[in-house]
Amino acid sequence: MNMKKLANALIPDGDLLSPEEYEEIYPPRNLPKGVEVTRLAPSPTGFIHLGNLYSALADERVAHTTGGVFYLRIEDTDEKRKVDGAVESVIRSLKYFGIRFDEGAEINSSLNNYGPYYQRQREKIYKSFVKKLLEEGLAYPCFCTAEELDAVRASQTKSKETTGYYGKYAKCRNLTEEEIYDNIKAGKPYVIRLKSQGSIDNKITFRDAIKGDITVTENDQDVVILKSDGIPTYHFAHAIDDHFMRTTLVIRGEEWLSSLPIHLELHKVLGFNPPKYAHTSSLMKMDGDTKRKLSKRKDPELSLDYYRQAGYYPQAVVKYLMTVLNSNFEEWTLKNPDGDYKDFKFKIDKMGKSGALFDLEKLNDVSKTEISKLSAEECYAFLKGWVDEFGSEVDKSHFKEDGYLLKILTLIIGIGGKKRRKDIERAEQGVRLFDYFFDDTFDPDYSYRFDKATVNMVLDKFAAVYDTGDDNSEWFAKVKAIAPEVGFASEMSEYKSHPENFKGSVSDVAEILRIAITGSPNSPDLCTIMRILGKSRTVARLLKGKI
RNA sequence: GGCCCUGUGGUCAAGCGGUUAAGACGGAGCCCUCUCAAGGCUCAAUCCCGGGUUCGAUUCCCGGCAGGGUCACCA
Repeated sequence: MNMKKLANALIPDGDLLSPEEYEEIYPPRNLPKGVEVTRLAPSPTGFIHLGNLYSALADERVAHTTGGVFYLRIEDTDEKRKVDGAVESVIRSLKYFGIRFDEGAEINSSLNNYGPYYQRQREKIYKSFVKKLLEEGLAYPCFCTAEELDAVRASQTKSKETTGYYGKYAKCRNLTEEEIYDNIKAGKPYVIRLKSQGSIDNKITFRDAIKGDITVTENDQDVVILKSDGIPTYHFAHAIDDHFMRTTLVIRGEEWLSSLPIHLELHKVLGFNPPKYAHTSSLMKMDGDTKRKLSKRKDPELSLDYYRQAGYYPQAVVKYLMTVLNSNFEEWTLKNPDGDYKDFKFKIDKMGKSGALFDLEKLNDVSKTEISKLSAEECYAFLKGWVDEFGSEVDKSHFKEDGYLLKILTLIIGIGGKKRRKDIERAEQGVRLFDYFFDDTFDPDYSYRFDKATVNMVLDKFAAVYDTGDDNSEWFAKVKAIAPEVGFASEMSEYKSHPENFKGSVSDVAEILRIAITGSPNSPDLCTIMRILGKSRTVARLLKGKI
């Protein structure tokens, strides 16, 4: 059979460049040893999720801690899954979490020497290599219809054989020259398949950067490399693109592990050195009593918008992910509480081999300690940003009173105290902490633990003596002074040694005041709250709190 | 079902043949204290099971079991 003629018939020459020319156009990047080139290669299906962020973070960290390059490639080979604006959305989402690309699709960079970065625009490159394989007899056209393939698969399943297009099932492998040309002439649609040289009797061991040595059987499937629309499949595009974009380390989900033999064979047949691979275990979630992969449909927490809407501090999400990605990161954080996570030495081989359960409680903890490191101004800006986008009209009106709000915030986050408070976990919950400072959101629950006479007496007496000018100790002295008048102990020690002699203690006096002022038995420093509220509002609330 | 990956407290996990089996989140308690938060201290809780190898296995080997992944002209 004249392969050259066949290759020409299948892939008309047009203006294809030769494989050698592509090697020249995309020369190896001139980088020192140890420097890694990584990439994020999403399909433009719309939104990017937590799993993408997780893997993007690993890619970005590896590239940037080694002084390498992190680029964005768009895998748009599946027309059906394309969504408009998806690429911008990917870039925007990652940027929100502080992750930037050095190169790639829609990235403005002088480094963009390895494009185009959209696979649909790389058709000629792929075809040049498909043609080469055709000429070498390492690929062939297949005219089987979907129905035929389904039927074969059904019978294979029934007889418990391995499914797929291989060996004796690879019908079109043996088509005569005449049959092929007849089919082409008849206008039958066709795909190009790899003529696999592998055998399942051969084992190959390769080293995964995360999982270590993995032994797999060679690929013997005549996989499709070029679809009937002339666009390559993922497998083929991966081999070509990661070779010519000179990726050194491919980090991807472990769901790809099983197609690794295909990729290895493709690289071999194409004459490429395969990149290093790191297969990451995916984020899991507890469903009933079994673990399962986080799912786009069922789990809202997979969407990155979920975190924006809930008002998580973006860096907290990143740091949480870092703790999952590299277990020694947390230890490092403890030693370097104020350190930038980018100074941490990220190691790909420190990544967990098994899928981690996504732990929302831990995220919450990371988030509140992250927020507790912010200055009052930074925290204010963060909360205001959230309110502007997701807050109610009432929230927005509160945020117009900058000075007042900043005072409250200083109290809530505990600036000035020995240690910062960690009350704000995320913006959505944090802004609610301001509610009792504004009359329109003050929603008290007057559940006093004492009788009416006692409560009202405490409230009246304190309203009569309160003065905004009091400092903390003067204020507390006044609270103490009321205690004996209502039969309470003014010293805690007194109360503790003889509780039977008293109806309550100073702390109970404070509780009554606190409920009247804030509407709840718990709050930060009451004295400061009253001062922020001001005398008239304080007194009004004390009197309003009477029952 | 075939093939591949994984298996240390409730969760994330250190560990690489001999350890009182780290640490963090969560839980319980105590201290501090005008309450809460924060902080400090303390406690409870783990090596999937069975065989080997070895003086000795959480660690190495084999076999189970369990969980996950994958078997497309989707990526």
